[in-house]
Amino acid sequence: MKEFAQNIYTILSYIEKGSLITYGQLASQAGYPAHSRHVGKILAKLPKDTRLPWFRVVNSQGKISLQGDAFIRQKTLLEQDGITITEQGKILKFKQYLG
DNA sequence: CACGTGACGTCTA
DNA sequence: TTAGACGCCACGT
Repeated sequence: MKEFAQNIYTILSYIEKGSLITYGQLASQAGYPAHSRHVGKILAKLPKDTRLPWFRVVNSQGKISLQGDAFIRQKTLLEQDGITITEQGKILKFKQYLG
């Protein structure tokens, strides 16, 4: 399971500005397609000063899964990437940012 | 060992 | 399109 986390970090480091990935895609690309739920747990353990673009990870519906303050932080960071998000956390033109 | 939980995903009505 | 039911699985209690 440690390797799973490492793969997550590696894959995440390759996500460029203006690009997004879902929890499921991360899990699959890391070699564990059934562990989508664990991606969130792993990301939650990242130090708040990490340089990894954790905010470019959203759910398969193209919406932010975080709540409260965390939601605001992710929304703000994504907007700095030039991505538009609704008050509901819905990412406009979501699919165009995948890949 | 059983049970609840969670930054999720897919299927169905 | 949306909401609810299920499936999934490492982890803490």
